[in-house]
Amino acid sequence: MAATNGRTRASKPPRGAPARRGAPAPRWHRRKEARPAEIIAAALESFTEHGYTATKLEDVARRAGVTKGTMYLYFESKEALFKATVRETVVPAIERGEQTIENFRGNTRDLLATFFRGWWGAVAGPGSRMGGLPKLMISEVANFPELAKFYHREVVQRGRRLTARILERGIERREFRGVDVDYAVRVIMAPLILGAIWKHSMQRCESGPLDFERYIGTTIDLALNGLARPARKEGARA
Amino acid sequence: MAATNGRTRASKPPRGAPARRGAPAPRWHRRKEARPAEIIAAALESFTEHGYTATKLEDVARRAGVTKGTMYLYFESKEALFKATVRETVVPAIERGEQTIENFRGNTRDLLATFFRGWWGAVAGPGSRMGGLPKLMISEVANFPELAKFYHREVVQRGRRLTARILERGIERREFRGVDVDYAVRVIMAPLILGAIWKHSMQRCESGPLDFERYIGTTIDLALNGLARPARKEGARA
Amino acid sequence: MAATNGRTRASKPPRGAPARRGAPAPRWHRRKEARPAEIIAAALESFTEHGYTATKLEDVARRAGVTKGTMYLYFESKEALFKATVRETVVPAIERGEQTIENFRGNTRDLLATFFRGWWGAVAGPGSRMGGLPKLMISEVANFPELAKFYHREVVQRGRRLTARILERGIERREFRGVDVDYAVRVIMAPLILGAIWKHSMQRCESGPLDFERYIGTTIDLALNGLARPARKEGARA
Amino acid sequence: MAATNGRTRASKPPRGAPARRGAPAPRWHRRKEARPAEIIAAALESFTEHGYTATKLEDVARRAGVTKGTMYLYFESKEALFKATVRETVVPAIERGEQTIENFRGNTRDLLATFFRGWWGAVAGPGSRMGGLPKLMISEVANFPELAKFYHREVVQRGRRLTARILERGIERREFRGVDVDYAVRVIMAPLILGAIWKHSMQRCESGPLDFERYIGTTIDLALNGLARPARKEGARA
DNA sequence: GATGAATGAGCCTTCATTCAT
DNA sequence: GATGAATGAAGGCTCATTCAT
Repeated sequence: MAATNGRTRASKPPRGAPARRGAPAPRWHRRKEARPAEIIAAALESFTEHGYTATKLEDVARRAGVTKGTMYLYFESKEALFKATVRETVVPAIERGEQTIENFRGNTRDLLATFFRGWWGAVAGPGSRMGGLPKLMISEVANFPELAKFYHREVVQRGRRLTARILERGIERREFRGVDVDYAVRVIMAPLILGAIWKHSMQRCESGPLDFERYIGTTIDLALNGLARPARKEGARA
Repeated sequence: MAATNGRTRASKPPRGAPARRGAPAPRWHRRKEARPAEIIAAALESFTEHGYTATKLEDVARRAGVTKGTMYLYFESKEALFKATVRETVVPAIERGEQTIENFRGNTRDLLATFFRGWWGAVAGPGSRMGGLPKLMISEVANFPELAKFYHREVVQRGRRLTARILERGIERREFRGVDVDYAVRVIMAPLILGAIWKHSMQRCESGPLDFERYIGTTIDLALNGLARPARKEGARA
Repeated sequence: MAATNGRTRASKPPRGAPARRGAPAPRWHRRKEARPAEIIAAALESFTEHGYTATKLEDVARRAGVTKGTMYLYFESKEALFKATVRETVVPAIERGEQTIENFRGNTRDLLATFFRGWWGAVAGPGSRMGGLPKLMISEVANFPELAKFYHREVVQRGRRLTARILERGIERREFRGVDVDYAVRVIMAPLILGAIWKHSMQRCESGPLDFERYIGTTIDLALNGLARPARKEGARA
Repeated sequence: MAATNGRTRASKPPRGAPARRGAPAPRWHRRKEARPAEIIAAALESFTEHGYTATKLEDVARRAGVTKGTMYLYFESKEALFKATVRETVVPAIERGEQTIENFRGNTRDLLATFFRGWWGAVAGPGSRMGGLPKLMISEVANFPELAKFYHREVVQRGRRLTARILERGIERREFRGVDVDYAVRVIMAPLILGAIWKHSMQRCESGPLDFERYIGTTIDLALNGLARPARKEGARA
């Protein structure tokens, strides 16, 4: 009870080594501007690594270099932080993605290759901000239906539409053979998406690191060959 | 999870009313042996749907038609249940998988198609026991490193080896062109694996259901074309 | 993280003196029936003493002889417990209260005295269940508006109506002089209510205990005299 | 969103723009002295409304037009603020109270009426500073025993002594009949005290506002009649 | 003097686990 | 074997308090 418990408080042990001369290393700094981004970065890592429920706010805080309480200055709740993490990470990524293609000149094979490499770089490249998202979303759809819907609309569908446009362009220009575009899109993108997921999960069980160049190279190679028109002489191939 | 859980509660078993007197009620006896499997089935669903941490033992119990306490008669802990769930689900699947190929006669294109269809049926087919595993494992690698290692060794690597053998067979027999087998295996299998993952996650955000036949058909079509040897006359594309 | 944290659990210290021979005093008993009432009794004390916010659920639990977790088997939340405490305590009291008067025969002075004594006994008597309520409600109206409304309707207004009926009876029968009944009711009941409040608050600052008999005696004496009709001869002070 | 929250902020003081050069801006200087009183006024409202524990310092600060940090320039802690609030509010009230009576000339009935009206005005009148105190103290006695003792000594006992003196004067002068003064004091004052408490609590559940004049009128009427000497002719009813 | 970002102890609540029945 | 009441450690969140600016 307030008035009753002498509130010992014990004058806080000076904890950090006072050490050196004079400068006692301030316990914290004011970083109002930078905080949210730092916290989101830390949160993305933790959520990706452990999943939503298994992530402890205190761990995120530690990673971000703050304490539990500080988190609540910037995010209303764990759930709010989660949603912000997804949205903030996704939005810039989408925008970058769509510009790659807009005004591409050249043949469609090169366009596809360029697009895939661009995407792969964004998702699996070093320092990629958003690489962990696909894994994260896949793990938490059931728990965050609305957020999942948002992700599906803003990322999945937009990604598919882009790829579909490329396939259609290739088919129109007779660079690619005719295929079931809707499903081909899913199939052709699968290695990219699974690659990103893998990097943030099973990859750690692999004996060696993944050779990103070889992976994207093989992906493009197989895709382009898979879409290539049959040689004239062959005729058949029914 | 969050504010979402509908808790369907599934019409509480009529507990009392044990069928007249004297009736031998044989179903009761069979239970003792069936229990572990029933619990594991329930657990697989829950774990797949919500993830490890967000799964409540009591919910699993309810789904399995038992009470919390009973779970501990069969599994030492939540963690033990999780591991058993993964192992029990995976092992039979692997074994079935490997036999498909052993003594296949015929051309490699058909072998690949058969293998893929078999796998797809096992993973995404109706009533598939193990479909949720890939998603589950991917979500929990960081939390269960040893289990992940087990899964990687017993499922991932074995799957890759099988597929690699098929590619090699095709290349040797000059049905397929030469490719970077190690990576081609990853790329070619990606649609299958991601498909299974998707079915248990993002799929619920899609407007319509996935057409399984179209999906596997397109996958095989693109894979076979991707691996096909270039037509002689073409020469180009070196 | 689940699989990672060795879960030390430290084999639980045997805490309670194992003492005597053999019987290790079970750590808890099944009391499903009795629990809610026990908890509510403990809660009423704590809430009355410290107020809602300052009451720690763990303290209530200790008083009730259970642990924190157990509280949640019976009450959904602290707030739910609070509301249940008020309602459960109030309802029986109301019912008892109203029967006192229904079929009273005799003069109204005696009726008033009987009613007041009955009430006072219920509220301030030894072993009174509900004595703390008035203080509690008064302290928490602002924080629990709906509950307050309930209390006002079920206790305050009903109490006033009863008393009003007595005054009216007395006036009709010319035992009491004419007064502003609505307000006289409030005034005449004040010593009873404040007495109950006092008993659970300021009383502890008083040097000696309150003489309940003297208090209720004086209250009735002053009320009856206050309501008495002026003697005829006096004329004055009409 | 945490970082987003409405924060009404009450027209942010124009901090910069210090009124031309040279302009003396006297309002700013007056503040320093006024602050403690402003804070105490705000605190009294909050404490009265929500109770000690449920009162958030930040809310008090906002009400007082300052920020959290500033509170600590004037009060050592929440507890210190609470105690100051009670003491500062109470002391002037007491002093005013006692002077009313000192040199009253006239009959005791009028004295009592005057005293009651004075008190009631101070406690329940419009703009009354101290009206919320009784409720507040009653709610927090258990949590602040020493403060309660102070209040009991300085307010309760002094109030009783004043009233007792009036009763004794009336009895001596044969204006009042003989009564158990110690307890009559408690009973006769109850409507005043409970009225003040009520105004700051249950009153908000009432359908209409309290008619202060009617309430104090009825209180005085009943008190005076309760204390009135029986008419001579009656004889009986000793 | 004033501010408000940052802190961390404390409390409510959940849920894996135990164990008397 | 089965049950479910009871437990208690752990984690989300709040808010009194501090202190660099």
